Amino acid sequence: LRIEDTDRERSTDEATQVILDGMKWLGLNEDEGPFYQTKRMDRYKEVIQQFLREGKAYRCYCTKEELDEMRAKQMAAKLKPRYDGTWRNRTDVREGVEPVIRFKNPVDGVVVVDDVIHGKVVFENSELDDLIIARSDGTPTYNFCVVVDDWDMNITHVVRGDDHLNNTPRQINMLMALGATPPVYAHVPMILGADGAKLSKRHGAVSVLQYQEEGYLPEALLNYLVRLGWSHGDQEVFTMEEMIKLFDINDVNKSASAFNADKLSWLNQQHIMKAPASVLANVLREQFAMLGVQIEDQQKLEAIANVQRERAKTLKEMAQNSLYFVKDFDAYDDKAAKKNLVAEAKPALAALESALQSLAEWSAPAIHNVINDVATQLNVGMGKVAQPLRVAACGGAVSPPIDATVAVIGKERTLQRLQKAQLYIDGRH
RNA sequence: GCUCCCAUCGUCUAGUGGCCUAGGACACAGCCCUCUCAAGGCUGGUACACGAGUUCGAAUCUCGUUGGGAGCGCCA
Repeated sequence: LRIEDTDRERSTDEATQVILDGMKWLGLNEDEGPFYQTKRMDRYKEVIQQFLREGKAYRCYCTKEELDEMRAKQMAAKLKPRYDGTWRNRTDVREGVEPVIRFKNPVDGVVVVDDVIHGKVVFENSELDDLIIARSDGTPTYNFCVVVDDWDMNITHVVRGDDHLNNTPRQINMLMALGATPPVYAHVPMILGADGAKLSKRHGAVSVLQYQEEGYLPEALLNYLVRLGWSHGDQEVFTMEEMIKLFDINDVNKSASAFNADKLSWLNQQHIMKAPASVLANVLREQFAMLGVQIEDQQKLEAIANVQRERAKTLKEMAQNSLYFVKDFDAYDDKAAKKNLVAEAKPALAALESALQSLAEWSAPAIHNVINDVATQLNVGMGKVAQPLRVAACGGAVSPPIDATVAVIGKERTLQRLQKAQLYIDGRH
C-alpha cells in the first residue's frame, strides 16, 4: 500500500486516514507498507540529481506567469498547450527565479503502451512535452515519484483508472531513462455517475466509509464494483472467496460504466440474506446506536437480524424498521390502527392475550399454534387475528411473520402491548 | 482546440462471422405464493448509435460519421 501524498496541501492526515480506514473496512489488506512518499524525499532528490548529471533533466527558469501566457497563446491558436522547451538546451541561469526541473522527453519516435485491457496504444513523442519533475521549492511531483517507486518497489502490475492512460507514455520514458523495465499496465474503465457524466461529489463520489454508515456490507460493495466491466457467466452474487478466485484482469472490458444505486441495494440485500447472524448483529448494534438506542444483547440482535434479513436493503433500514423490537413505540401508525384496532378485533386480542399468557414455551411455532387456535375458535380467517396482533405488537402494519416477530419481541412486552391495544380500542369507541 | 480512449435493453453485462426473430441481472408491470412486508417462482415490454464496405452470411471484421469520456498543471 502506497500513499501518494507529495502534495502537502491536499494530503492531510485526515485524508490519509480515510483511505486507510476504507481499505480496512473493505478487507483490502496490504501485504507491504503503507509506504508514504513524503518519507522518501531523499531518494527522489537523489534520482533527480542523477538525471541532471546525466543530462536527462534540466533546469527551467520560466515563471508560472510566463507558462500561463504561453498556454493561453497556444490555446488561442488552437494548438495543444505544451511547454515549448525554451530552457531545454540552455545552461545559463536566470537571477531572481527559482528554477523547476524538467525531464528531457525524447523528441521523436513513439512510445507504445502495451495495455492489458486496451491493447497496444501508440503515442508520438512529439505530442509529449518536458514535464516538471521537481517544483521550484525542490519537491518532486507525482508522475516522477511513482516512476521511482514502481522501480524501487519492483512493481509488476499497475492497475488504475484509464484517466491515467495519457500519463503512461511519459512514465515509460522516465522508466527507460532509469534503465528500468516498465511494469504491466492495465487501465480499467472509469465509473461514471448515474447520469453518465463524470462522477462527482453530487453523485455520491464519497468516501467508502459512507457506505458503511449507510449500512452496506463490504462484500456487497465489492461485489457491485467487481461486476462493473467484468462478468462471469450469468453470476451476479459473489462471495469474497469467489471474487478472488474468479476475477481475472484479462477479462475486464474497455467501456466506462454508470453507477447504479439500485443494483448496489439489491446486491446488499442478497449479501445480507447470506451473512452470518453474528456479523449482522454487530453492524445492527452500531446502527441502533446511531438511532439513539443502546442494545448489547447479542442473542436478541441476532434474532432480529434473522427475522429481518430478507426485508432490508441496508442494515440502516433494518435498524429503522426494527425499533419496536428494542423499545416501546409512542403511537400507532394511523392507517394501520384505523383498519385493525377496531371493536371487532377486540375479541381476538383478548383471546390472544389470555392464550399467550399461559403459553409455556415462548417460541415461534408455539405462538403460531396459538394464533391458529384463536382464529379457529372465533371462526375467522388467519388475517383477522394476525393483523390486529401485528399492529398491537409492532405499532404498524408491516413486520416479519407475526409468530416470529412476537417471539423476538418477548412475552412480557407482547402482553403489555396487547393490553394497551385493547385500551386503545375502548378509548375510541 | 489538440492527443488518446470508448460505443449491445434506462443501467450492469453475455456475445469474438452462422447456435441471435440477441441471453442473464437490476429497475418497471402483471400473476402465483401469502397473516402484512419481503424473499422466492412465473410472465411481459425495452437494445446491437448511424452510414458505407468485406463476406454466401455481421452485434461480431474495416473505414467514416455521430455521441460520450479522459488528458493537455510548479494536482494526484
